[in-house]
Amino acid sequence: MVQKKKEPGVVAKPEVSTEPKRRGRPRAYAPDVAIGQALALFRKGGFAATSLDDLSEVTGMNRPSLYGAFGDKRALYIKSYQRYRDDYTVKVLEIFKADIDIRERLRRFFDTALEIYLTGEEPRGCFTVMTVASDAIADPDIRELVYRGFADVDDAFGWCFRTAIKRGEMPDTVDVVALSQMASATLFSLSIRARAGVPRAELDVIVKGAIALVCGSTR
Amino acid sequence: MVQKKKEPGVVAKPEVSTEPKRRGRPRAYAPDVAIGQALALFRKGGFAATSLDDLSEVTGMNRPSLYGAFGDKRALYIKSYQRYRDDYTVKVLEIFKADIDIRERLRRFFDTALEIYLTGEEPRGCFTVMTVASDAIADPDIRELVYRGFADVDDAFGWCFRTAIKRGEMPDTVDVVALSQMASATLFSLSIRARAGVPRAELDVIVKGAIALVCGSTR
DNA sequence: CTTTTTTTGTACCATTTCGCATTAAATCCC
DNA sequence: GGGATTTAATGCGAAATGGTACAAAAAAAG
Repeated sequence: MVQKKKEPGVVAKPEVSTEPKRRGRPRAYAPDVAIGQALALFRKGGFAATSLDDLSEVTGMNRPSLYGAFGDKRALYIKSYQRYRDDYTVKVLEIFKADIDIRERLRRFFDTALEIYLTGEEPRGCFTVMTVASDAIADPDIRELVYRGFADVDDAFGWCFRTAIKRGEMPDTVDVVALSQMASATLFSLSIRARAGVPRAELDVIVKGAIALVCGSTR
Repeated sequence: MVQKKKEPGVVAKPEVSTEPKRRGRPRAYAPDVAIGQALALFRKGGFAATSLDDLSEVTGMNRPSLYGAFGDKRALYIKSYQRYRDDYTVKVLEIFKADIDIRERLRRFFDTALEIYLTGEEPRGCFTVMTVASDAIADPDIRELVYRGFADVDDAFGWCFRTAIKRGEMPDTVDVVALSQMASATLFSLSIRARAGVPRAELDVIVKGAIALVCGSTR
């Protein structure tokens, strides 16, 4: 979820401004908008249950245009997933800049995640979890992306706890890896329960309990 | 995952023994075996990505027979899911009979879960999670089953911790609900990471860390 | 204005999918 | 053996699906 040192390349580079005058017929769509709409649809039903017709309808692009712009369904799914991760990353990075203690940082982290998981008319959960839980995980490329997703989240939590130790909020005897794993597990739990329809109030209880357990065990 | 008092109705009642001499042409399949094969296939690809032809092939039944025996694809999915839960319940119930301390009980619980999640040539993860993460969760009946699944697991862990308190292994000041939620979250995490292909050794580390955190914080 | 380039939109194709109607087979009851 | 009953097997059909060919359209370049 966060890189070691360098600021990551946020979303796609904004080459939109003053486009270099393309040659042929102008596009009737904005690629990044279309990807966002495709992502929303994939997040609803997953890979297999989302048809190209559905995607064509929601993006307003007809199938040949979809194909020409993004490639086949699999390629579009991967692009959608990368978009999801980029959006997620941008939001989480905010939390790392703030000068706050571990409890507040975790609270904001989980809140941000819930905000994403509860997106849309109905809660969608985490797209990474959806991907793993589908047949898409059989694809090596997608599997690789998912692995990076796991590692980023674990690393992000690891950074949180190491920072807390440096700030003297936790003893340096705590098991950072174990704490990070528990925080990640909480994220999974929130994602799954959110998508299943568990009301926000219950999810907030889980967040509180997790923070208390993870931070409280250190004093 | 476990009922309050009564022994739950294990799998399907064994009405197989000395069947009451059916009238017409005998079945060429055993319904419970076919459900098991269907479950295995659904666990691989999920609802949408699993076709009736696939199910027909794996069960050895042709489509009309499948349809006549179990109803449409949705009905077959629900029956498969119930089978999954029944199998899970049977295994977990064993753990509750044993006279062991909380650490050992949790360890066996997680081990049993991993055994299920790692089923097959490739790890399959938890079928409940797969169901939630798919479009199947839009179905009210399926959603109801999933909710019961959540509640059963939470209750099972709750029973574990309350028993530990009674046995004097934990102070009665611990937040049983929060601990149960963390244990459930660990289960989700194991399910997702297992299906994504995380090797067993890493999963065992997560189990150890979770037990240490959940039990260790009480002393 | 003509050519070139790029995208759009219509139509099409091969395959898959779900479901069912119909016929053939196997067993029991009389 | 003859009829009744239940299941198996073949195959049809309508719809959906992923993907593509091809011509029309819209813009820049010459």
